[in-house]
Amino acid sequence: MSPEEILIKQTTSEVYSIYNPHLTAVDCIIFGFIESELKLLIIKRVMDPCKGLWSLMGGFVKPEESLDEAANRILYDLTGLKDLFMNQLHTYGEVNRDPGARVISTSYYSLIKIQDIDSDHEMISNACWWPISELPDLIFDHNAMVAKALETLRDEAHRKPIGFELLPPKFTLPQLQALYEAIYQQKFDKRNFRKSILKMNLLDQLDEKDKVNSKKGAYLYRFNEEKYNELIRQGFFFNIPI
Amino acid sequence: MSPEEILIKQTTSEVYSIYNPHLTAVDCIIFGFIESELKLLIIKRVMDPCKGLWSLMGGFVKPEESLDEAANRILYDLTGLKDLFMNQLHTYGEVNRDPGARVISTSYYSLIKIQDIDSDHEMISNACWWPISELPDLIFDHNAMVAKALETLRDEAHRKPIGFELLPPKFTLPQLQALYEAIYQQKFDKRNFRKSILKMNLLDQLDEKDKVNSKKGAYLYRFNEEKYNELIRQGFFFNIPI
DNA sequence: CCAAAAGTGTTCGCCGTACACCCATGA
DNA sequence: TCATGGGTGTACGGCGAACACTTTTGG
Repeated sequence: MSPEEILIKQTTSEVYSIYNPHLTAVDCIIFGFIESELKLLIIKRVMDPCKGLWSLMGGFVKPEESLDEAANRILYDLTGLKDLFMNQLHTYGEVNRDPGARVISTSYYSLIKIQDIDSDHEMISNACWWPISELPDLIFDHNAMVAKALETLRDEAHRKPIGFELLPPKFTLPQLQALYEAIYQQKFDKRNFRKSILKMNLLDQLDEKDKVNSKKGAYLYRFNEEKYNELIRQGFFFNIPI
Repeated sequence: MSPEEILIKQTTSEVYSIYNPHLTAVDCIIFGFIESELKLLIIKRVMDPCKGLWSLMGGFVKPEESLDEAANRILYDLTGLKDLFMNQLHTYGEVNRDPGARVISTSYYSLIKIQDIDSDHEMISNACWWPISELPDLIFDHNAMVAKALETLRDEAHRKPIGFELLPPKFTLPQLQALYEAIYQQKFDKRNFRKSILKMNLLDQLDEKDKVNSKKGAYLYRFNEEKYNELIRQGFFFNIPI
């Protein structure tokens, strides 16, 4: 630190010190897709207040980490996964939102491939995937956080290729359609759906078929991220009409 | 507070007390529209660090107020205006974003009718409206905050009727078009623009004309919020093709 | 051979886009 | 009367929406 910076630091910690600091936390809204349903990962809270009640996975921000780092750490602690799709959503700052103390909490939402989770991972045993359509009561304002996350997911999934974050690298078109139907809670026409997806030229059809759901089998596809980035550079916009 | 709540409070302040609190702030990105230009209200910072440099209007969150309340208070202190359009945008939590201390700051953006400002208001004399196309360097990460706010404004202005927040209650269609052209930094076809706006049936044409900009005069219109709410209830979506 | 899921084309109407001329009026 | 900004209509192409039958194959 340069002498000037030290000077500033001293001057200003005095100035800033008349203000009250607040506990600062992060809560993670974790979506997964399995059995044709959109699910949310929640845990039984292990500390008071509200110990034993359902809660989002959260934690306090440490002095040496940024908000984003805190969110990633918390997600990693729960799932053992790194470098996931993760976006900051909203910061909740009502004075009494947490009965234990004044805590200002920032929510993040992430989309994960359930298949990637190491089920031996420590904390995951306290956790549970719930269908979003039948969530239990969560502590504090966590239900509101989830509602906002869902709203955002619905706002984004048809304008950005984020749905693929919820599927394995190889997937079938019926699977992809089921995902969108789960997100938007409505049925889509098979032909129109395939047309609008394939028209974008972002999926590479593989030679393999997935015969889990039918005798005929459905072709596997892979999302081509290079093509996507190239198209974006040319002013293209991802779009699935909803 | 009930006995149980006190008990919880005691138990949990112990639990929570092992975590470090952080200074928590709010910064306001304030847009206005005047002289056919989109402008941003910024101030000369009055405290160290970076005293005298250009900055967004901001302040620390007080123990007894929510984040939203803090943002509204700060906007009120600067402009003397209440109940403005104001949305939370993003929370900035990099460890060293503020050289004075670790401060986690939440940005809010608001749209105001410049005409409403009481120019005698105390703090406004330190402030200045800058065209967004030629902003100076701002302190900390404030330029990034503005960039994100602009992105959000552009994302929302053609899908929600928020543009009207920047205009006086009575406005002409050429004015409205100039606003959209300022937001999106591109020209639109007069006929198509009028068609897409009027088709929605949200504007009431008045009998008055505004002759400020032409000899012929342009009809004044008023945004009809009741009609809008009614249409929304019926599943309507505001839309101006961009 | 049959049940169950995968895959495939066409038609229609609307909306987004491009485009050029007349109108009203104060100076 | 003329310069200036305000106001108006039409034609075309593409996209979203609706819609039904054939194909494959394991059991």
